Amino acid sequence: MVRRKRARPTRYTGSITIEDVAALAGVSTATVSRTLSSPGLVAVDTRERVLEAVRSSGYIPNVAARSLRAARSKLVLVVFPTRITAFFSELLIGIDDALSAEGYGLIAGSLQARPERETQLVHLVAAKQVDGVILLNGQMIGSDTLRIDQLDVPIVAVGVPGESDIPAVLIGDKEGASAVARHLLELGHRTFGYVSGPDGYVDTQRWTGFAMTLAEAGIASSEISRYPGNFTGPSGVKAGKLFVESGKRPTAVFAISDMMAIGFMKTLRAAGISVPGDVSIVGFDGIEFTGYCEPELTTVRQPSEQMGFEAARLLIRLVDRETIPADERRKTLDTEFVIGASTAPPADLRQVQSWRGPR
Amino acid sequence: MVRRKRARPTRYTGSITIEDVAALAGVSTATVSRTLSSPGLVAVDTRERVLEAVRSSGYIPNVAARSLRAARSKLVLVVFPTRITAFFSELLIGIDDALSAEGYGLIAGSLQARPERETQLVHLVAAKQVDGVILLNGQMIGSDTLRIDQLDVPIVAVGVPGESDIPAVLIGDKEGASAVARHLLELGHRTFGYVSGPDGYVDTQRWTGFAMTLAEAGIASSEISRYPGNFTGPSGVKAGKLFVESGKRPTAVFAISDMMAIGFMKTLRAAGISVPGDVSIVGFDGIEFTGYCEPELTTVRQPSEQMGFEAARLLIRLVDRETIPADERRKTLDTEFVIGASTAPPADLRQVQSWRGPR
DNA sequence: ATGAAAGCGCTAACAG
DNA sequence: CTGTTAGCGCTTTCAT
Repeated sequence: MVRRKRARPTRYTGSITIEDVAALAGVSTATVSRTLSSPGLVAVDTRERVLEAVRSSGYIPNVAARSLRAARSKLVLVVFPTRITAFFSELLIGIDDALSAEGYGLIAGSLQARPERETQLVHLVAAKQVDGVILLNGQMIGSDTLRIDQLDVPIVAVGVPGESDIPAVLIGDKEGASAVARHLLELGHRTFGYVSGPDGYVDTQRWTGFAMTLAEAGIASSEISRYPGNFTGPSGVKAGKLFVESGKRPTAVFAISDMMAIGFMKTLRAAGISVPGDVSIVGFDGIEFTGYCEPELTTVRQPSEQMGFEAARLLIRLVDRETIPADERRKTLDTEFVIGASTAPPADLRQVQSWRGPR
Repeated sequence: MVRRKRARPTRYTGSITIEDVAALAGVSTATVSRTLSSPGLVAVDTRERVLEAVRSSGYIPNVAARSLRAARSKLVLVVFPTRITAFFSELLIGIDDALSAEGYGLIAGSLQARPERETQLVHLVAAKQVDGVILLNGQMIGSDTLRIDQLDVPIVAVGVPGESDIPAVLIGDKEGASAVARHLLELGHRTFGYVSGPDGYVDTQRWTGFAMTLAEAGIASSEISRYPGNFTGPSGVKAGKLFVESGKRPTAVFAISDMMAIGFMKTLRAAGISVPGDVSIVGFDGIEFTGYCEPELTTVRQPSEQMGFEAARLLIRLVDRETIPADERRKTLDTEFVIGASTAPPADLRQVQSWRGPR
């Protein structure tokens, strides 16, 4: 195997380099490079000789060298919010699918571990280690001195539009929440509860869709009982305790995440409140568990895998410096309303119907 | 800003380079490099001048150049098995925590998307794009021509020891399963069912622990009813149907994943079989949802986040070419037996106790 | 169609 | 303690 001549060797890495292949094929490194990237520019017989040399030597181009030279890493940073939930795992699958199809890899940046991680991630981008960034939940990151969106790197937000006007893949939060309200109204409910998320886009949108539709039916927003939450199961449990302890007892409750709905439901049932007998409950997300809890949860399903896929596709186009028409820079996907067994007409109305006991 | 002199410019990337900083501080690039990597070798006043220049210019070292030069990427590949479950999300958090603390990033390689993805991932490693690999579930990868463990790159397996004698972080599968058997025996059960995983290490270990402990109590393995599964919820549902349709009705069933246990339980209850009244069910993993299902599932908790953390720590030591004592190359963590409400004495025994009806 | 050579940005010998 | 300089492996002019 040919070794590079060098006065003072620095380090011997042992890998097969383009130079080895060139020597093996009896051509210059430039020709090898061309054969690999633009085969059209190389004479057929030369090309075959080179390809054979590549095969027989087991040559694989060094990515660092390529990145350095091309100023492109073929790597995308995916920023996860603080809690990685089942929902994000599904997003990840869609992202990975789209990315790997185009030869991109993905660096996962969880915000879970430590606060300074955020700065670390921004540095990854600043250091040109990645060609683009996907912000799950539109989670904007940066330090006081450097925000990721000031970094001249393509960014796509998923689920939440992010700040400024970052390209994004969204879902119809408002419409989804509106469908929840309609469903509950149709069942005959007149008193409502709402388990919120932390302040922010998602909560605002879902609240708006829910409250507006109820308002149209003559139910004032001020009459809706609100319970604070943060999307997690434990926060749903806490909200459920609030419900149980409070005197006010709406007959229908909308929790803006499935995990909260599940925690809420669990708590009510533990307190002897029947779901959906006494209270109907609706969630949001459509995670797998909704089908396994008791009763199966009525929910709004987000097309999570597709969201991830679309986001990654959009990002790749951005990285390729494609000009994206304004209407494609923000894509909104539809949700699907899934009726489970956690919703039913309120008790007073149900009396008139034939009663089907448990089972 | 200083620009590199060059005869025929190739491409202008626009970033601030070490040369810019050197010029700004009035030193050589070597000094800047030293200041950043081994500050001790630089005089205090020079160091401060350089640091100031770094700060004012907003310089961030280019990772590709550094990787090329150092033949190190500070990146680790994490290979996910086909299905990314809640359990793996937790592992990921632990891994990311350990990795980011040492300045490593992680590339996520899901095997979900497409079959050829596997080859792609192996190439990532062969191309020196990562310094090490973590194989979740010990999932070995490679093509027919090239397996990842032939690639002279540090590898750590998690959850499953993998082939050959790859360093690994494991849990006491056998002991955990044995604890399940003991618990059920203590409750007085004498007939048992087992929802298996696909053939492989995990299934073998858990089966061995379960069956051996039962054997010690005089119950032959051949008497245990077996239902095939693949760790997922739907496969648990399928197993449940088998149970319902079959004439044989063990009073206690051990499913080797929580998702299967949950699906199994769901199906039994839907068929009018009470859990734990008629049948006791135990799962394995300890995912969050076990606390929310109805009834709460008795299970064996794996310290998932810690497993990820330990695996990453071990890998880093390997990457650093540290010599690892043989007994540390394979670390086994303890599981925790969590008693929920899905297990109770069998019906015939329970009659003698005071009966506490539903609520 | 092919080769020579510059140089991406950085670090590590080596010399001073 | 600091500067000079040779390359890490690759792609891309430019010249032939």
